Amino acid sequence: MGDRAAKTALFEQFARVTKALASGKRLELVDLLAQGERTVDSLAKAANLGLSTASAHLQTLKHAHLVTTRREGTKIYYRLAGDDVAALFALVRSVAQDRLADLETARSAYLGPDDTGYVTREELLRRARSGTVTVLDVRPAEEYAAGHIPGAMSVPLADLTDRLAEIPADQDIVAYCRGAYCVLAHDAVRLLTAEGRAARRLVDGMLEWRLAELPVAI
Amino acid sequence: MGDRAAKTALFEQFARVTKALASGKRLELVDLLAQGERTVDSLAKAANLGLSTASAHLQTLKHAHLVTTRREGTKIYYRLAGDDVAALFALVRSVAQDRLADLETARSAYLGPDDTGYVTREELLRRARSGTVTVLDVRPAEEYAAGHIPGAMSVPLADLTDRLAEIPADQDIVAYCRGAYCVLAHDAVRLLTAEGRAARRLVDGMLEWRLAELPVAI
DNA sequence: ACAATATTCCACGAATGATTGGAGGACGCT
DNA sequence: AGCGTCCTCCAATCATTCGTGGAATATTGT
Repeated sequence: MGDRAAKTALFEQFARVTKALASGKRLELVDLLAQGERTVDSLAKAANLGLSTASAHLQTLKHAHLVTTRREGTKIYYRLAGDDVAALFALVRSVAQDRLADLETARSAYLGPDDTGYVTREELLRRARSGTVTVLDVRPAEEYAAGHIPGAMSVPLADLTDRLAEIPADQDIVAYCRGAYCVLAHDAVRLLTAEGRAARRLVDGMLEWRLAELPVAI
Repeated sequence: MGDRAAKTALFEQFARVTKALASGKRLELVDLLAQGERTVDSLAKAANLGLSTASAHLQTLKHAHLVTTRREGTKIYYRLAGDDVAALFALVRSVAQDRLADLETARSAYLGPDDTGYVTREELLRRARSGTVTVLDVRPAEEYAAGHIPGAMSVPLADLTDRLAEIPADQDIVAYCRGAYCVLAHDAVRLLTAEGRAARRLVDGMLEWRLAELPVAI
């Protein structure tokens, strides 16, 4: 015990986790999986990957035991192996945000100008309880179905324009999506504001909501 | 904004962090750096790496901004870029521990049988305050110098046998080292117990002590 | 200036990882 | 049993990364 080979082996085990996450594509899959379980095909489409490629990446995550699978008929559902994996993903993003200046560039190129107002989780909870706000889940319906903020209304961004009439006009709106780096709520707030609605976004999203162990409705 | 290329670029930025950590050697360097700043040469020796190899790995970490450097004369000192990096490293280990069954095998092969008693941080703090325990830092003197538990006595494991007489015989001993996966305290407790001393180890080590924001003496 | 020390840079072969299309396997339906 | 669906596995190609020894660079002391 205590020898070099054993120490190397130990750190090589730790590295299995980081190696599994050492790819933008796989992080994107983890981001999607943090919203709930999905099939290979659905993940491949959402992450814009070939089916074989997506499957290979998912196998890599599986071999590191970061995800688990469940078969239902011919479909195979992947899900994160635990909350700690989501927490690790969140911490990776946070470290990247704090350390990499380039990230801010990439972030604003993706999310757009920082022109949308936001509310914190605490404020959202308070106002949702008092019923003075309409909470809008703008993620794809599939992700809403896998768990959402209690009382939130599902209006995927793609349908928002068509379904404007369903949204109460006399209340403030708070839109949310996957997490701190998800573009959906940003776009939704821009669209709603352009329509003259009083809309803001939750500062982060469902990932952070779950990690804060706040209530999740199914 | 919101397009595929921008999204890919964003996740590729996140991946810079995980890619930098995607190597057992680099994780070992981070483990050492979590104890305090060190020179390239010292790191290379401690991690059993060739100088060029160590330098290359350190450059990789530096390009991901996970470490920073400081020049002093001809020497260059590397250190972690922030506490969040140490926290990320700790979380990687914890996820690995929870997810990988193989890790337990590697862990016990390195640390030896689980035959040593331990105390928690809280218990150590309490007993150290009341002065009823000798706290032993068994890391290399270099790491002790970079910060240690207040009141701890530096006796590197390599010197322990020769310096037994310096350690009060009438008090319980608590040994600690780098962290949860460091072998030094385990070996020290075995050695002390064999000498008939009442010795236990701190359950983890300096890494976790710092992350808990407990006082650190220099 | 020159030598000594400490580190980075460079170039190379070896090893590992990513991507893709197509074959193969498991499952459900009729 | 036969067929369609969904996914994994395989093999081939291409791109990255790793480890290493030696040359190049920066700094200090003589």
